[in-house]
Amino acid sequence: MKNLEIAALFNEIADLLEIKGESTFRVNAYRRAARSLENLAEDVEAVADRGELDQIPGIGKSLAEKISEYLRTGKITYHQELLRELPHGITTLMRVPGLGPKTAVLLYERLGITTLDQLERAAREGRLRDLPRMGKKTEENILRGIEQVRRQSTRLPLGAVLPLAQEVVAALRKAKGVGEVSVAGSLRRMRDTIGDVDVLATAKVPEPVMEAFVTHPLVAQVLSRGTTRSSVVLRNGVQADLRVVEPASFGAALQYFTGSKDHNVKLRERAVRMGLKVNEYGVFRVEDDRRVGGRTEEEVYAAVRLPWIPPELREDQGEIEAAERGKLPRLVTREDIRGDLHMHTKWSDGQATAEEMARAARQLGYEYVCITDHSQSLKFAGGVSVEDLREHVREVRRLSERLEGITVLIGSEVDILADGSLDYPDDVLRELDVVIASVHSRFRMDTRAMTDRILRAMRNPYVTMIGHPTGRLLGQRDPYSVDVERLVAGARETGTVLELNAQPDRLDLKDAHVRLAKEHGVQVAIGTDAHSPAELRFMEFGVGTARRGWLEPQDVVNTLPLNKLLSRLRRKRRG
DNA sequence: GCCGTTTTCGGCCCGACTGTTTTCAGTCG
Repeated sequence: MKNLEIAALFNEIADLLEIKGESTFRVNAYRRAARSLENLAEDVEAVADRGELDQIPGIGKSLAEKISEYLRTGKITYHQELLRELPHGITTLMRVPGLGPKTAVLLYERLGITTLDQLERAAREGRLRDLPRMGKKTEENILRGIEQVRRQSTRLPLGAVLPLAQEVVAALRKAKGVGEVSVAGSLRRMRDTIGDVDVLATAKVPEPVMEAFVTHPLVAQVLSRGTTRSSVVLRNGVQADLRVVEPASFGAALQYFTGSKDHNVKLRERAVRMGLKVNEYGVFRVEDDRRVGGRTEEEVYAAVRLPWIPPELREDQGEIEAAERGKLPRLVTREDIRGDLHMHTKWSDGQATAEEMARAARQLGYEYVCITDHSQSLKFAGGVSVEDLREHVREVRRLSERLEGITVLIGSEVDILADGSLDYPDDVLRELDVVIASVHSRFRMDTRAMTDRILRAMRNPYVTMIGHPTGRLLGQRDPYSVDVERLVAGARETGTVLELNAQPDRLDLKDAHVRLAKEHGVQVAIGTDAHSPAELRFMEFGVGTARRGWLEPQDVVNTLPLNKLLSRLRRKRRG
């Protein structure tokens, strides 16, 4: 999959063009194309083979040719020419926050700086303050910025950021004179990783809210502080921004700061065509600057004659067109979920008993759960022997009889062995309600072998679903090399469900693949893979990702009532 | 460089904050 490589190249070309002082529209075209490739569910090579590169949003004739060239030769001539033309390494300067193309050029032309080390030395020696529009403070900011770049503060998993954000939001709600408080940005869109936290609040007098924000105990450093906007760095290194607006502008501001950028650009272009202007304060008629809405998000969308669009869809992936035609999906919600089919207990590597897990699930309002401990090969995770599993089946049946208000099913998370066979014999699998087949070993196979391995597991009639189908661990491990399109096709053929694993560092399948599954009529099971009662709450993250994949209740098997779920699961076994 | 229910040419989102400056350029989101 070369999607990300090409996206990175396009981004670098954009940086180089910016340094050259090229038209910002051209620069933005490259950046938009890069984002488009990053979001693409499919392998760009497959799109190229079909000759449909120019169907990708933001990619026209010229960029399609550059992609083809890269796929053919492994490089883009235009990129190489730009690199030759400009001093080597100058784009790395732009990674320092607050340092853009103009400053990078200035630093190079006046001081010959092209590396972070040179920049650091110059700043320490006080040589930057002699440059135009630069002073002592700029030097300090640049030094701090260099440190930040070196720490490689990349995006963090959703689950690592949301709890902190919720804590900050709770504190702001207590501030004097505050009205509404909401997270915005990628956090509200439930992206799998979060670059920074956006918080929005309303208040007639912003001062007390700003004060509560910049003095919050989770704040490690204050980057800037204004009357309507402040930026801080939280303890975990994530940047957080607070904006305070008038109550009358709340909807417009929430819409604006929720993004995504591409969604907002498209929305505002639409507004312009209608003689309107949309900004964070409201929607205005261009001719007389009269305000026509902005108190709520619904008003903003209504002003451009669209229904309200759920934040998870706002990625410019067809949602505006769907809204236009009245074809927005009725997205699945947490309340639609009737049970959790993936969790571990003390029988393998979990922390609680089956009964404790079941009781916790009942508290969440579930109708059923399924206990799915690891299979025998997974020794380091306490894999369950065949004998023990048979005993567990009996125990869970008794437990389910005994517990009121929830049905407890028994299953297993069975390892898919290297050759695609399963870690229990069929006559054992037959006794289970749910079989999740997962890859936990031999990650470094090539795409074909790995895909064939999983497809073979799918053909087993007792395999209900494939667990965390690509094996990624956000920020720790790349997905194993697998052809998701073939997996989706295989799932469709065999009637196998694909899991959307809700562990916040997995979220696997990811949003784009979830949507791919839906488009091919493959059903998804959202499972928490909980190892403790508290982790059952990860369902929130899974539902968020499902919504980003446009899933409706009927696309998710664990929205089914128990009897329908069981007959759905039996369907594959009957063949 | 992309794109089209105004258009195949001429548009392309919009404002806040910083650090420096005496009115604003650069950067960011």
